[in-house]
Amino acid sequence: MSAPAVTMGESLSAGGANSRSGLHGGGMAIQRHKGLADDVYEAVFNKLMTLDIAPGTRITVDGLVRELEVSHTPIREALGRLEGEGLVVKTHLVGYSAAPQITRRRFDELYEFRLLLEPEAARRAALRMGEEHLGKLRKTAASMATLSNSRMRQSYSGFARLDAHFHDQIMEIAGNTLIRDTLAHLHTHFHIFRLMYHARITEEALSEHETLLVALAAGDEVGAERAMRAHIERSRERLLVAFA
Amino acid sequence: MSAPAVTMGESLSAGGANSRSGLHGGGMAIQRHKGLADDVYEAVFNKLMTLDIAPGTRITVDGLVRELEVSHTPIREALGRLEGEGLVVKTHLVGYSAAPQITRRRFDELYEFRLLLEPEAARRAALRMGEEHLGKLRKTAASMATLSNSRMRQSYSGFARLDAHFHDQIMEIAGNTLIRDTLAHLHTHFHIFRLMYHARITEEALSEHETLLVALAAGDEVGAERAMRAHIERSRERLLVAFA
DNA sequence: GTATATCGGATCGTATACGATTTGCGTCTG
DNA sequence: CAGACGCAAATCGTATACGATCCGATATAC
Repeated sequence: MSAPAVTMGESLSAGGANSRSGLHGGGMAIQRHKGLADDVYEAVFNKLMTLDIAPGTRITVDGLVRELEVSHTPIREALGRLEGEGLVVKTHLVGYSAAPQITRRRFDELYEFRLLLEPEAARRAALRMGEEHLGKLRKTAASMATLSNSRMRQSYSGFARLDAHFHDQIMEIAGNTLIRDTLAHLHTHFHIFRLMYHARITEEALSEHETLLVALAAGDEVGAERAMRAHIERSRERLLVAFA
Repeated sequence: MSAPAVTMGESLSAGGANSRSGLHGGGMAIQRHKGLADDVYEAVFNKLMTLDIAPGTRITVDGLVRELEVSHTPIREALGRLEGEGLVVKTHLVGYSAAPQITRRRFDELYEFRLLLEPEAARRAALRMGEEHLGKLRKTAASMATLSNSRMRQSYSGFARLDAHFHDQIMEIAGNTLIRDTLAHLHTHFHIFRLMYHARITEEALSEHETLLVALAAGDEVGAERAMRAHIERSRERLLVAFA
């Protein structure tokens, strides 16, 4: 399960807006190091993440053929990979469709899972914290703050992305790449849910991140663990209204 | 060979409830062919699990075409899915190859991960334990014992499968399918490693399972958690010699 | 008017053909 | 004798064609 984290990172830096309008247009010949299949993968992945394709919606391969102007093969390959990651499902002789929306039960399980992993990871991160780590972490937090103050409403997607990045950075510092990749993978699924019920998940999250940062900066393992636990529990409560 | 005893390797998708040929009608109602892609997937999956394809080995699509006597398309699709699950890797213009052998670092991370999840899961399983659960669990343990006494040396693969099933059953009882799927997925990767260094992982494991069973049967949450922790830690030590 | 049956469009599944790139081996040259 | 260049085989990437299956609409019968 090493792939998800990589793709996650790429998508983080890629930032939506990849203009796929002209494939062979213009003067810039495409440097095909990745192959079309990867391009298709990213395109569909972004469509999923931005809710351009809603959960449960059918994804016709011919539609993608026309839209992306590539042949069946790379599309099938990309779709197969997405299926392996659980983002799309395939039913024989019917076709692909985006994975269904998360259920209440799965929501509970997800938070149970996170509470088992992330507080402990925050504790370890506090022990291994260094100046560089702290700098990057603060940078991410600052980006979220500015984004929140300005055009938050328009780009909640960007905020959610940064939030994921913030948590991922802490996982990186904690050191266990396996746990980090798993959580990144889980978050990928969860992201879609969050976008649909984003409500007011911002102001409070910002201050909670701040509290966590203070504890991490001080190398306070107990405080970091507690702050992370509180953050996740409150996040859960904030999103729970979606099922009310 | 139609359906492995333990159906691991299924996606840990958000949707879950994957109904691949889920019709269980009384008669022999025509069941829609799963499609060649699924057959290819299973074939390659088994080849990976039985070390018929060693870690790091290149997997040529044309080779599979000749061997399985199907066209490129279903093979590509199956390979794409396996890539999404991290069991194979693809490098552009070079081709597919089985995922590389597990590293020492990853080994450590895996056990760290398990120790975070499984003892807690054992504790919850002890609380929710019922008669039916206990019966199935004992049945699995008994199968392992008889297998061990008889032709263990020949079919360590079968033993490993049962061990995975035993742990999976406990995860099922614990109730969190997300954690359960994640661990099953992890185990899929780990399985390959275990097969290569199976050493003498049997006698001790059996008695540890017995200890765990006693605690679970008694609904002793503290004892179950402790037994699971001890079991995993000792399992780690038994396999650690592979890196000596 | 409703329900059933049949027909047509659309989509998936499969197979084959062609072009692009890498890689390994052989040969030539310094 | 060693290294580099180049050619050929193998393999991947891509595109297109054909058959099987499913979904929806229309027409007809009751």
